[in-house]
Amino acid sequence: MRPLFHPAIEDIQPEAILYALSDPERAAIFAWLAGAGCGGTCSALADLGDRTIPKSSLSNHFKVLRESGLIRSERQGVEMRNQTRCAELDERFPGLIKAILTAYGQLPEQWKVD
Amino acid sequence: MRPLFHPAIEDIQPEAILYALSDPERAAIFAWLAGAGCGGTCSALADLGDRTIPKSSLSNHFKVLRESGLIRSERQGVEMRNQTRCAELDERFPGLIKAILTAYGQLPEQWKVD
DNA sequence: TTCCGTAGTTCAGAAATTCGGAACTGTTGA
DNA sequence: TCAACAGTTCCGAATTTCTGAACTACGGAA
Repeated sequence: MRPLFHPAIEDIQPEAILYALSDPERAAIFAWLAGAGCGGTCSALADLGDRTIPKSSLSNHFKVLRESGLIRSERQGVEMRNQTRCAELDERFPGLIKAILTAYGQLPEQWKVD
Repeated sequence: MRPLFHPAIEDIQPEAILYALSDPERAAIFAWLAGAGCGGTCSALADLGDRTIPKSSLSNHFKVLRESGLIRSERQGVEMRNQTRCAELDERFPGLIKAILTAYGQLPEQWKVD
């Protein structure tokens, strides 16, 4: 398995973010991670919503999220812990992530401080 | 030519917006329309940036923007006038459009009132 | 009217992308 | 050493995107 690629914060492209989150399934995964706080794993998502997502698709979703700069993934023993890069992202693209999650109606509770 | 479809404001889906604007060329067209104020035409864009965009591609870009709910197109004589639906959109998805244009570094001057 | 030019749309096939099952890799625990 | 589990990679099928060419729509000139 090749090492995981994470773009530097300054290399993150807005089009990559929008593309990654233009898939509702990916957006839901991201929102779930954003709400979960601690690193969510891939298999914890076997069935997000009502459908069972094949694990190759799931793996690919995480890859897209990771390579667009939305999440950071780190192997921890046998599983892969994923966490959002929200703080960095909000600095680089102010208000973007929050506006997107809000648009999807998936803004995590703890973000609603305003 | 079939009549142009425009979604009602309440039918606009966030994923469609993100998808439409995840193409930098389309995002640039949208930003240009947002800045232009009055209705921009298709052919005024023959070469946005450095590349000449084929008109069938351009037509398709406008279609995607229109059907996602980002713009409204109206035939005016021989040409097609396009304008953004920013006011409506900002009510439905607060801050979204502004955050996206800002992320692309394409926020029109007149929006920078804050 | 008819014809011409301009603006934009539709069509169709080639190219690129996405999806997901099957096989594989890496890690842990027995 | 082996089995089980988490996740990745591979690869072919299905879908989507791209764009040149043909087409439609409108307006103006004769």
